[in-house]
Amino acid sequence: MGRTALGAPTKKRTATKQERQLQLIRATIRSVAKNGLADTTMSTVAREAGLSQGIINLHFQSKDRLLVETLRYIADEYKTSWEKALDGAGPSPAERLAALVEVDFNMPVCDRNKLAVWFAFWGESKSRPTYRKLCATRDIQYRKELGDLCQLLIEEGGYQGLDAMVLATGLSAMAEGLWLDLLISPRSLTREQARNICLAYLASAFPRHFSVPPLREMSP
Amino acid sequence: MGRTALGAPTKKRTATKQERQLQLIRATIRSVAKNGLADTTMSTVAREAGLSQGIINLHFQSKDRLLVETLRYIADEYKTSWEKALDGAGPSPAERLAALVEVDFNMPVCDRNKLAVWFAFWGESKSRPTYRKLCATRDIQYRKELGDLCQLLIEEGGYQGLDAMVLATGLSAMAEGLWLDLLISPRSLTREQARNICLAYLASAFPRHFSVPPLREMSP
DNA sequence: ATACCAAATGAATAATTGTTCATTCATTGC
DNA sequence: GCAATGAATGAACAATTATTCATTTGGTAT
Repeated sequence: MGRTALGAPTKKRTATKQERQLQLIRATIRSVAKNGLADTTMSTVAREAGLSQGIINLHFQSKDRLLVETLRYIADEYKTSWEKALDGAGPSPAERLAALVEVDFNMPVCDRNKLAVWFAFWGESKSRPTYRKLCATRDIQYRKELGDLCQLLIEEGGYQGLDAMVLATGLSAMAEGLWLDLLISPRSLTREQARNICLAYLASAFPRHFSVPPLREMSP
Repeated sequence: MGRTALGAPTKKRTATKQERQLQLIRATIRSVAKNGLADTTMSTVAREAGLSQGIINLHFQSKDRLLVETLRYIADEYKTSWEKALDGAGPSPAERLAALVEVDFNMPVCDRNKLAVWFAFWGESKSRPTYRKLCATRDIQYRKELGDLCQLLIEEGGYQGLDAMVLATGLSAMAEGLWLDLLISPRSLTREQARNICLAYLASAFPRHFSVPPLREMSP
């Protein structure tokens, strides 16, 4: 019924609702990256998915819902990614912080198409409460996790004069700002360099727990 | 000729081209902030400006040009603001760095409507080379200035193991990320707090030149 | 094979959009 | 005052858009 015995997605002409919806969301991400949100139409998404005109209304009822579900998909993937990274990381706050930074600058999160989608929705978020809530929730949850880890590290390391929430807010902001550089100047910054800039920040705040990362030449 | 003796803009029904264009650009900023870029139409802008339908094509030929000129206006204002701040700042690199940070979190730059416009254009920049070039140029010029000042400070203060360009890229990224927080969670972060987070970053990198700023309670 | 049903299609529709341009209006020089 | 100039208008137009739905297609159960 649309799936093989092993659960791999089939390539049948008629797929399950879940498969089609995912296919359409992926097509939306590509279309927003390629055409911009303003020029993303039902046509461009359907064409990108290799399907017909009416397919989106069939699965998402409206364009609005498609866009909201696309944002929700990226936000969910982000959260799942760092939760999984924490599961796989060691127990020390420093290791866990480094693991979170790693997520921000690796696939599948740090995909240039997805970065374009994030910025597109951020740009609309002031006028669309639904977008803003989804974006703010992601931010708050992630910063809460960063803040808790920073707090543990401050206590564990006996650091003086550091505020966990200030560091967490700064780190998460830095990561988002570096995403912008990766988006608009991809040739002047690699994902590894971006990650190292965040690690250098952690090294300056927690010198006894992080060492200055290898700083390869930054391009001019 | 369209201006009083004191140079204040007149409210005549027919204004000079320059005045009308500025009026329309300001209306565009409000419309993008209020409706989003995707829902900003010739109608919404004209209505926001209190003028008629055809007025934009009269002054900007096309919608595309209006949007590009709006981006250019904001980018120019940004550059002018920090150049002026440098003119008014003391000679020491530390003072000059602090002055640049100040610009990012004060009017007229750190206006929530303008932040929404920045993010809207960033979101479209992957698909529109014109936008991307304007955005990248602003970023590069600003970061160059930050980098030069960091370099001076590193030499002057004898700091070891610091890379000027890494610090500059991190600082400018952090400022942009904090703009996002101010845009989507304005109630959880004030402009002063955002500025202090940047100053705390500078204090951790340059402890002999910056002191930890007063960290008022961060809201939960 | 056959019949059935859900999935997918794509032409048609109604609404919206950017742009044009003939007309109206206000200001300025004579 | 009176043309003359050009700025501003807003109705009209062509193009594009999201959405609908009658029809076709493909897979499944009988």
